[in-house]
Amino acid sequence: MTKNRYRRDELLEIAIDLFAEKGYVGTSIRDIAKAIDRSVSNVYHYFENKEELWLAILEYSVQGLPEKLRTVAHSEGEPLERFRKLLKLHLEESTKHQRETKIFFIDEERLSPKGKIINKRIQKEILDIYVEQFRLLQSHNLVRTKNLKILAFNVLATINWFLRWYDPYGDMSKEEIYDEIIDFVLHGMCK
Amino acid sequence: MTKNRYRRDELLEIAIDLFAEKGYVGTSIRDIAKAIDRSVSNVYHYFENKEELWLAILEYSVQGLPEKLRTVAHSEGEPLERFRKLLKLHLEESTKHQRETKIFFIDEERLSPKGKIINKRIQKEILDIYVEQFRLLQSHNLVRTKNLKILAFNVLATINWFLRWYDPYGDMSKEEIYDEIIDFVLHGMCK
DNA sequence: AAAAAAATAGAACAATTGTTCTATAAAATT
DNA sequence: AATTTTATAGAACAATTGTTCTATTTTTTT
Repeated sequence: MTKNRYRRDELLEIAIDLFAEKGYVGTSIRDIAKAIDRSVSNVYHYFENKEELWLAILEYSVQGLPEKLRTVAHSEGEPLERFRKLLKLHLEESTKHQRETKIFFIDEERLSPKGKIINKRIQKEILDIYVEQFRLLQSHNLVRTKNLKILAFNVLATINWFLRWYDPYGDMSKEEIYDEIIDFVLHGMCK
Repeated sequence: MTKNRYRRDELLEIAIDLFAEKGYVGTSIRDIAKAIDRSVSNVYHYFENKEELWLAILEYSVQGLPEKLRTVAHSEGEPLERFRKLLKLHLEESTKHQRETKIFFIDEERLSPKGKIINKRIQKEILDIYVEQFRLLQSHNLVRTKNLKILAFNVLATINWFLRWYDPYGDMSKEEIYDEIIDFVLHGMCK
């Protein structure tokens, strides 16, 4: 009954690669099997079906993000400095799981009802963390913007869009980009 | 030889709807035909194949965007005010073609080489318009940011991300959102 | 009214899809 | 050593895909 974790995760890795490159619908189980030189049935031995494979990827990576963000969001310290840390962590974690996060955002609408619900829940969780932060910063009279929800969308926009254009093999360093984005966001929201 | 433009555009409209909702790969020619209650061969009567249909959608909508933006970008007047107008137009045009622009960005990677090239070209064109504007604003000592390319990505991020979350039937007005986004961007970039 | 062109439908195509079934090799447990 | 569990492959499945072919109706042109 207990399945070999290592062999399973190998499949997961390949699946993440292909999903990120060609999308959920654009990637067949055969593509995955072929890429790692195994049989189709071998994939089904480890995952019930294609959607379970997708959900496993979520669990493998993005699932834990809200919790990590909350830890920083609820930590002690000066509000603005904490918010800066939150942004940094969010950028770092997203980069760490760049491929998965890409899948997560790109194929948003192409999932089964179950997948859609999970997807939306995680996104909502993250949005709420930011809105909460903004409310706090607002009470310290640090936020210029009126509509905190739009503000949250704008902040998430820069982070998530970054994942689309960032090329790990390009000539810009991660740190350089992080700093520019954080600077852009902080000036965009603060008084 | 000459095909009925009206009947053709009806197909295009339905295709845009379905592509926007279920993606390029997720939408079959049969889906399109069924949605408008025509035969599959009827679709092929108007479009050579699925990719030509996709390209027709581009032409139908997004294709002209860079030209429109350039018109404003190269117009007379005060630099910062002109930039504000550029943002506004970009937001308006994107909203006008929300479905198509969504397709355009979401299925970025799932196209044939030809489609990919066109896609990338348009995106590059738009990016260049912004970088050029920033250079000009920089020469007037109005820009804070060092890396203009990252800045351009950040600005495009807010605009394009807006298309993902904006719900025409929601309770926020377009104008309200436009103003918040423009405000966010201007403070994010300016001294 | 006749001929040509355009618009449509429907059946058929080979290829690909997610999935299942059966069978066998390898490993772990008894 | 015998037995059960896990891991694998390969063939087959019905459904769906993009596409093509043939045929018929409708419209336009002559």
